[in-house]
This record gives sequence, structure tokens and C-alpha cells, in this order.
Amino acid sequence: MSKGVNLKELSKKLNLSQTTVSRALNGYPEVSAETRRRVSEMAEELGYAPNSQARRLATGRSMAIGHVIPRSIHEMMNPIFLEFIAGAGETYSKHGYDMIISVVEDDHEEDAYRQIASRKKADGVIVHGPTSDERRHKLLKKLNLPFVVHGRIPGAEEETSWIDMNNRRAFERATNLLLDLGHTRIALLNGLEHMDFAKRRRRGFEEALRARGHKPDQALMRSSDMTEPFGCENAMEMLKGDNPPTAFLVSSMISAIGVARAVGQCGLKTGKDVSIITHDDALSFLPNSGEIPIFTCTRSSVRFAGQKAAELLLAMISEPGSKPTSLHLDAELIIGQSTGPAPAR
Amino acid sequence: MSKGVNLKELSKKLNLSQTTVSRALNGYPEVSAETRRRVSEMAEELGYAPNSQARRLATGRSMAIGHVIPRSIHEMMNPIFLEFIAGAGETYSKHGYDMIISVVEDDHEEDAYRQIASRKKADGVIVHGPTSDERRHKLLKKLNLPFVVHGRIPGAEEETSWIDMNNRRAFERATNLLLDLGHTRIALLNGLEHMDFAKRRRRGFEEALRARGHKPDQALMRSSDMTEPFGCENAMEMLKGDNPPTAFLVSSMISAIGVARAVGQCGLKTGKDVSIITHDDALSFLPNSGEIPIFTCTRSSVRFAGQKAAELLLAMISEPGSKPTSLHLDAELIIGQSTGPAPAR
DNA sequence: CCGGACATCCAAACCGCTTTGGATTTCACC
DNA sequence: GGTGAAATCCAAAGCGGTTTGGATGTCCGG
Repeated sequence: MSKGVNLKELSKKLNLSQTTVSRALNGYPEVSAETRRRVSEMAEELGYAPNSQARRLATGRSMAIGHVIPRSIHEMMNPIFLEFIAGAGETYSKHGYDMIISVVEDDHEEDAYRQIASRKKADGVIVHGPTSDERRHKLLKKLNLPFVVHGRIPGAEEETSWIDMNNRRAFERATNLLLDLGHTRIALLNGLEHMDFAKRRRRGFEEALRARGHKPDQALMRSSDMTEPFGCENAMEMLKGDNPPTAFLVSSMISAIGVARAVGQCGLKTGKDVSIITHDDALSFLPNSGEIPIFTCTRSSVRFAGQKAAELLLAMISEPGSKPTSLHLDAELIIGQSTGPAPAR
Repeated sequence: MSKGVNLKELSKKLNLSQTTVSRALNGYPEVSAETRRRVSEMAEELGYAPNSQARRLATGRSMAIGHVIPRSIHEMMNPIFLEFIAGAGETYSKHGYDMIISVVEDDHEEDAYRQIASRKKADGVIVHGPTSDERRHKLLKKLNLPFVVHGRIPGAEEETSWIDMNNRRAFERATNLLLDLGHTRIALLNGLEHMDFAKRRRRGFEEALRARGHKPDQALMRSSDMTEPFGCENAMEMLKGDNPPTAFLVSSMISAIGVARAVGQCGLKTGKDVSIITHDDALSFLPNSGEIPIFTCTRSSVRFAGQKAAELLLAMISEPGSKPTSLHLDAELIIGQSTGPAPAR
């Protein structure tokens, strides 16, 4: 077994033409049931599997989806990116597609897309982490390479296919919850704000504040890669300042953990002295579930987003020329242990 | 530009044979310098790039490396896996290889490898997360598919190529440090112990204890997926028990963060009342650097391991029949803020 | 018994590249 | 001037599939 039979050998063994064997295996109708049975049996027995390169060459479809990640973006999106990929990967393998990932130097990103197109490495790509001045979609259109954006490209919402969560709304709701609890000095620890999602989150935050007559305080807003130390250091600094915040709205569980650490180090109690709401991407290694989750959060499974993005893209590929579609997911607002009424002054 | 010229058209335009053009572009010697120049210029101008499927079919090399991840293993190794992948990916693209990742249902793992081999999807694979009763290497040998193991397969160290850190030694050293600081009740929060790396870490821990005349206490050892809550819950439980540990040795930063949270919740101070040493895979989104790192740790960059694993594999592929090679990395022991002398009883 | 409609199957072209096995030209050297 | 080596270049044969355009055989109604 697994000796590496090819179509020619298989068909010889069966006394059939390659045509017939190929058709039998690929489910074409012009083959008798009996023949089809014989063919599949023999194929099974000899462990035949079509060479994918040959098939791809012949069909002109590469049966692969590309993900290109510049090193820097990659570092920044680390765990979230992986979870998304995992979701997409499930969809791909379900449909017989391969996932190819290119880790490239930042200044070679365009090149990477060009190569995918010209060398026919993939039938489509996923665009990760769109920024405010995104340009990749233009390149991809020029290259005629189908793509789906994870997130939204400002100004190109209508002409591109995308999947995104409602970032603005999620942070608006979270902010309102904190306001309802009596918090008025609320800090925002956001992701890098040249990223579209971060910009939207800030907007949701600020709008909610303004709607209730509060002025957003720049001194309470920070934006950076969402690491643990980022959360800790900034929270520490703010908590030690005068007129410290009583609540934090944080863009990532990882940073939120850092905030919690800072709170502890200041001798305060999370959920009592200081409230924290974080966005929770439902990362599998950072579960925030349980009967009462540790963190109050806005939750939206990025893995699910990955699955859906892949489905969208595969659909686009199989029906070229169809209208762009998009999926707008709402985050759940889940009450956990990290929020409570604002402490009396 | 990027109109999709192929070799035939390009050579026609140049009044040369496909042979010559192909050779010129691929750097073969039997082409005059002048001709080569003309060819590259025209190729550049027309935006020619060889179709990768065709090239692969013709050369018989798929120029791709496969990584298959069963969903469950994947979930468990999440961030570490990604960091490894990132490292490997850098090496691949530097050498013109593609990285293809298959996310498969657990019971289809074997299938995935079989397909990679029979359909010639990849020239080699990386084996992730070997367990104590590992069997994948046997399958891969049978399939004649080159592979490199990230970690070691117990009993097959000589006959396989692998890259691993010295888990036993790292945990032995960490344990000794704690003993030197006067700690005698040391807890071990380990990864799942059917994984080879976790088993080695435990061995290092226990041997160090025994060597100094201490009996490992089963009540202080836990093993699980290395999540944050795992660290917190178990630390909490132990700290609240009678005769609590004064130090924790933890297999992952993520869990260590959980431990620190538990310590804080118990009203204790990390590095004073309770010491923590963690293994630090140098994940980019969980930096533990700074002048004095937060956590005392044994550090070994898993991204670097990924790069090296890829190099090993590519070398194996280009020199078939070479002896298996392996790389044994030593972790650094780095003193941070989370350790201090054992508190007086 | 004949012609056409179906049902089956096949030979050969094709996908776009690499590579083998020459063919042709050039040139130094005897 | 003849000759063999070196330098260039080319036609054609793969690589292993899919797909087009028939060929052959069978069955049915008229």
C-alpha cells in the first residue's frame, strides 16, 4: 500500500482508460455504476490518490487559501490571529482546501500578494487587521484575487467582503454598563489605534460618555500593543495618579490580566474598588467562562469569525462575479466578577 | 502588467526557446550573459512568474512543508504553537517554501499525514507535541515523508531528527534555585503529563528534590492544560490548605499569571511571601523582559526553535538519506522579581 | 431492418513548467 | 584546413492529472 500508484497505472490495472477512471472517481455521470464500483475498489486497494500538483495544474484552481502575515502585525495580533486561523482552517479542510501561511518581512507584504496571484499559489486570501489607511484591497482588486477582510476597511465597506464584530457597539454598551454602575472616571486601554477595530472601539467609548454628558479624558486613554505589561504599567500609573479612574475598559483579556495585577499590587480589589471590563475574543487558552466569569466582558468568538470568513471566501471563489457580502457579528455583554458599583468617594 | 504571461508567450516574445528562457531564469550556466540579461529584463517587464503548480509537477518537489494540528492538541498548545509556526514560517519563506497548515479532527490525524504523502502535498512535515506513547514517527517513516519533531519521542531519539529544549535540566535548575533560597515546600504546576516535555520537567523537578534529600509531595503537583484559571485555582487551593507551599514552579507564563493572581487574592505578596518560577517560552505578546523581569524564569525562545526546526527539515529534504540530526537547546535561568528567600516559618 | 438516442468508454490534447538529448556554431590548436 | 572541445541554443519528452471530441455498442420505435 501507499506505493504511489498514479492514474496511468491504476487504469492499466483496470483495463480502462484514464478518462474513465478519472471520471469514475470524480463522480461524473458517464460511467456505469458497476464500473465506478470496480474503480473505487481498486483505487482503495492500491491506495491511489491524485497528485495534487497535477490536478491543480490541469484544473487551474490551486485549492488553497493564502494568509500573509507581516512579522510585525503578526506579533501584535498573536493569539487572536491564531484563533482566527484555527477557525478558518477547520472550514478549509472541510472543503478540501489547503491553508497556506506566509510570514513575510513587513516591506515584502505587497510582493507576497503579487506572488500569490502571479504564481497562482492560492485561489483567494484573507486580509488581516485592516488599518485606517488600508490599501491592500486595492492591490488585490488589481490582481484579481478574491479576498475577505477580517475587520472592515473604512470607506470600502460596500465594495469588499468582510466579517467583523460590532466594535463600536460593544464598547458603547460596556461603557454604559460602567456608567450605570456609577463610574464616571473610566480609563480606556485600547489596541493600536491605527487599526480600524481599535478606532471603532474608542468611538463607541467616547460616544457613550458624551451621550451621558461626560467628557472623555485624554489622560485616561492609552493605546498600544495589547500585552500584559501594557495593561499593568498603565493601570498602575493611573491608579497612583491623583484623581484615579474607578473603572477600566480594556481591549484584550491579556492586558486586562495586567490591569488586574496592577490593581492587586495597589492593594485594591478588582470588582470592588476598581471595575474592569474587557473584550474577550474567547481564546481557548484564556477561558473566561465558568458560572461567573472572572472578567465582565464583551465576548465574540474570533474562532467563529475565522470559520465564517473562510466560508464567505470559498463561496466567492465558487461563484465568481457575485456581489460582495459581509457579516456583522454582535458581541455579547457578559457580567462577571470584575465589575461592581463605583465606590463612594 | 500582471497579465499572466506564461513561459511560452515570454519565449515567443524573445525569439528564444522555452528551454533557454527557463534556464536563463533559473541560473543555469549554459546561457550567455547577454541572453540572460535580455531574458530577465523582458520577464520583469511582462511580470512573468512561473506557475508554481506546473513547476512543482515538473520538478516533483512540492516546495511546501506541512503542519498538521488536531483540534484538541491545537487548543492546548495555542500560543506556543503559533510562536513556533511564526519562526518556522520565516525560515520557509526565506528558502522559497510554503507552509501549509491542516487543522483536522482528532481522529483524522493519520489520514492527514497519509494524504500529504500520497497526494504529494508537502515535501516534509513537522511533528508537534510528541507524547509518551508517540506513534506518528512510525507512520511517517512508512510513508517515507521527511520530518522533524519539535520535542523528543521517547525511545526514538537516535532514529529521528528533533529539536528540543533541555526540559529536565531547566526544571532541575529552577528547583535548585528555590531550594537554595530555602524553600522546601515547592508546588509543581505542570502541563499535561502525557506530553513528553511535561514528563521531563517533572523528572527534573523530582530529581532535584531527591538529590537534596526532599521527598516530592504528590499533593503539591498538578498537571493540566496550561490556562490561566488552572494556575489560579490550583494555587488558591494549595495556599488555603494547611501546610501550604512557599514556592511554585510553573510550566507556562500563562498559568504563572494565574498563580500570581491567586497569591494576590490571598493577600500575599509574590516574591516575598510566595516565590514563583515559570518557564517562559518568550512569547511576543507576553513579554517578561525589562531590566528585572516580572517572573523569575527558565527561558527558551520557541520562535527560535521553530526557525531551527525548519532549517533542519529543509536540510534533510535537500540531502535525502543523511543521518538524523538533533538540536538540544538549553534554557536560560533568569532571575526576576517573583522569587525571594523562603519566609521564616 | 434501419436510424437515431443513449449509455459507455477511449485517444489525444492540454495545463505550464523542467530537463534530456541533441544540433549548431565558434574557436583554439595542431 | 581539419578537428575536437566549449559555448549556445532548441525540439520534444515528460510530470500526472482533466477534458474535449469522438468511437463503439445497445436499445427502441417505426
